[in-house]
Amino acid sequence: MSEPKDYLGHFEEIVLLAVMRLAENAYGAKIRQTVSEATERDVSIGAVYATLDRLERKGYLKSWQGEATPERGGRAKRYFRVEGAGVQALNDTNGARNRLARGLDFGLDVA
Amino acid sequence: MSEPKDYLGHFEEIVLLAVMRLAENAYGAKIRQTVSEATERDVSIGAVYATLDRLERKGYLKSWQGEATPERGGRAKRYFRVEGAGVQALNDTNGARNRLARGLDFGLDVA
DNA sequence: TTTATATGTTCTACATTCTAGTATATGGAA
DNA sequence: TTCCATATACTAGAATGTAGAACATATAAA
Repeated sequence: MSEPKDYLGHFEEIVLLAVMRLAENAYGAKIRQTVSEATERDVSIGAVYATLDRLERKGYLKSWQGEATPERGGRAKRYFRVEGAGVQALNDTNGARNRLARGLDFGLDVA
Repeated sequence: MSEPKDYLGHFEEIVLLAVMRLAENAYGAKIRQTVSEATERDVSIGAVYATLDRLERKGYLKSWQGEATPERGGRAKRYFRVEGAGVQALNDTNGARNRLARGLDFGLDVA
């Protein structure tokens, strides 16, 4: 019953959370923007897609083709959704961290 | 006023937390054990030292020579302590994650 | 009916981090 | 003086992080 858990890298975790948060609206460009805001950093679009692709390959999320933006047109969007295994990985990653951080007082905002 | 923040890798974060938690007793072998328990995984000692060295190079922690184990002897320990910059990095890393996870309901244990 | 432009994705390459494994050092005990 | 337990240092390859340029395409404008 105890497979060695699978942990996410830092950026993988951030991207996966962004996809979750964006829900119905999770596609590359938007994900990039969300990640950029949360990290307060410029994040290249290539970095985001490379990570999305890896996460999909691992079965943590799934993607499918959508439509282009109605008004302005342009290339069609590729939407993403987090799969159960992704939620699991998110929880495992968080679990290990929490076991260590629990009770530690260094101003960690947990809110 | 806003330097681009510096984020920790997954394992770096884990190791840094372990050093904090171990306080006066933070040296390689013990850190490895603590990390191994928290992650429920076999962690090689080489992985731990490589990460400790990197963290020290970045100024996130500091190390100094201690004594050998009184009873059994053996090589002297190298103790580690987290520096202010390390706490800062821990908080920044956590901050970005929290901005994304806040309000998201997927069973994340925050306790 | 071309051309421009905004929107969005794919590809490629390199840097950094992760990780295991092996070698090395050293103090006390036999 | 050899052995053993305790610990750290080194090396190399795999995985992850990251940027940038190239490519694709639907509408609007000329």
